[in-house]
Amino acid sequence: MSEIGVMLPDGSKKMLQTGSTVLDLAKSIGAGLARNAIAGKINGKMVDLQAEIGDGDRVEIITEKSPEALELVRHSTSHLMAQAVKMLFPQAKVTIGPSIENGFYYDFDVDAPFSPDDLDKIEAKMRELAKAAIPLSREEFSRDEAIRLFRDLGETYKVELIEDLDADKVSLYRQGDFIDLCRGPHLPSTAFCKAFKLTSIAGAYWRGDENRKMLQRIYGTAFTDKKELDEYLARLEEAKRRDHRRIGRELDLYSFSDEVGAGLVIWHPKGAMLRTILEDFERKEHLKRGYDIVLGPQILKKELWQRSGHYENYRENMYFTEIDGQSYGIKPMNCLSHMMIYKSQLRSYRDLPLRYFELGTVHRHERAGVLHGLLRVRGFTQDDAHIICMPEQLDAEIKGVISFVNDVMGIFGFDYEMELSTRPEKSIGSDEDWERATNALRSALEDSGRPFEINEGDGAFYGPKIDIKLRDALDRRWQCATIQCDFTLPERFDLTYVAADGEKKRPVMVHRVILGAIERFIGVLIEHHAGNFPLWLAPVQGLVLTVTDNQVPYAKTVYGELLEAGIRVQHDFRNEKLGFKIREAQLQRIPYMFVIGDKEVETGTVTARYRDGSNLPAMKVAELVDFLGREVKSFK
RNA sequence: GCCACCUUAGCUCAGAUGGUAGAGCAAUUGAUUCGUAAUCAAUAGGUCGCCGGUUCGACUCCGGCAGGUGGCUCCA
Repeated sequence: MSEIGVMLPDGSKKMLQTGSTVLDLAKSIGAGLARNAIAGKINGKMVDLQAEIGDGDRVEIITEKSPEALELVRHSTSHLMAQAVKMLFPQAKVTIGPSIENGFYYDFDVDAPFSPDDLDKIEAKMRELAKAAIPLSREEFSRDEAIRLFRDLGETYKVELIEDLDADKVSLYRQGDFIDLCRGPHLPSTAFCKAFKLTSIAGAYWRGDENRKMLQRIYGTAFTDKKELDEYLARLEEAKRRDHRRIGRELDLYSFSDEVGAGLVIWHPKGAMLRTILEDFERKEHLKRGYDIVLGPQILKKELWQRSGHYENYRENMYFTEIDGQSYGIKPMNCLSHMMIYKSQLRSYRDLPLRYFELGTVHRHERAGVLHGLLRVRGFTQDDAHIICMPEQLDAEIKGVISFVNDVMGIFGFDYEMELSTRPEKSIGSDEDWERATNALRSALEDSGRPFEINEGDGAFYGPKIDIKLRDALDRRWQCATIQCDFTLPERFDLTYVAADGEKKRPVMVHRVILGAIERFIGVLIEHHAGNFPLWLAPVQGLVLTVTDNQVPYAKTVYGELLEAGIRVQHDFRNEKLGFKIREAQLQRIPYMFVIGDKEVETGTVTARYRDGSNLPAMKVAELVDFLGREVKSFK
């Protein structure tokens, strides 16, 4: 019998019989490895244990300890769930069930939606099946055979999936009576599904298309062992405690009211303070970078929105109001008044680039189901700017914006992810424009030295864009900063500048936000810090506390001096025990508590207690102000 | 907008099978003057999200609407 040679990850070579599988290789290395093996990797591609190895292949054994194990376990657990569902609900039709970032899901077409009780039943059935250690085996079918098989089973969604496939062979996985179309690979047996939990039920459109049938999706999560699952569930609990909706109410930052309307934020004093701090910061940072501050009105005539194309493309999201027979659109974006400022006079190439910055409040009629605390609202304020420049300046301008984003995110301590979205099918503008703009964006991203992803065809119809995403406490990504090139508006509004040769030419426009929507940014900020804002952001930086009523007169002067020095300070002179007042201040996440007892009165000092429980030495108010000023400047 | 679930005092939550409601915290009042996460006591507080229906009778059942939660679609 002939032999084949395989390369192992450590660089060594091993001889095996022709026709050997990954499992055979594992056995030849050791019984322990064979027992723990769950899959393999041949020449970098994930395969089943049963996969046959070829001569000269590079082969790796995947065990539960491998980084690839998690995805495998989740994917196989989704199949296990589908098997359980088919046993409990034979009329259910299976569709797709992938592993996802924090677990997996599987979509079913069922007559009646699943109830939370069903979830428990399904989970119980899954445990039973996992215990039975049902082997999963891969089988290859021709396209036509597979279509016939699924048609006979009544699995119409699977038939549709196969019909859309290019390949003439497809792989199916069988576990007991359950058979599913799947690329694989999978765990060798359901016994490896040891730590899973079904988490929620949701509706989801077939193939993500809202015009097609809504299926029932079951979400779950799975890990290679119970301990990791428990840790994950504990993390979820912790995330709930950081939820900006809970903390926002506890810290009395903002509220919503169904009498006011869904998605419309009412900023309470502390939340409004926080906003003001961010807005002041933004104005300063923009002025430093050569932006001009501008302001436009809240409503603009309908005709202007028609000219810009918003009326045609964005109408459903806009609010309109009519007065004296004239229709006005409440602005959903700030660009139009910026266009009009540009057009208010003749522009020379010497004026460019122009960078108009506005903290612009916009209103968008978001569909009811998408609203989510501060992260998705109907009225919000963007730190919006439009850069109007010559095409040859585009490169430098984009780089400038990226470095702006990087500076600001650094100050806030956020890690972020960047994505480049390129030309979609439905779009306007010349190939040359698109290429120039896309290249400008790409080269700026490359220059930034940070990794980025490319979303082919995901750009706006009017130009390519870079999106920058932050994560919330539940690891959901939220787009904050975005940089978009726009070819339409300069065209539609006939923006021009006089070039050096005296010809009128068309400028390029960049639409960009750094924080994005202040509302959303604050939501993410709250969760990031769990409400413990750094001193420079804390709406209340310090609280003057008295031990007894005796210190009130002195405490009042301390309070007055701190206020005078620009510290955002409040006081609590109530006749309560110190411990009680400290507890309340602590729950309010106030950074500093200025404790004043008889000692401080006698020495004319203040003892500052930080919210972590530590105390600073007693000091004079002037020293304290100095100390706090340094901390504010550090942005920490 | 679509699917599921939820909506009881300011907040967090109890209230089997229909007989119009209860706790803790907060609030108010009084006592206490007490140095680093809760001093004690008393009082007050709810047309049980809104509108309609079934019923002798609905917080409890049914329908509609509004708001919220988790997803889908969309998006800063």
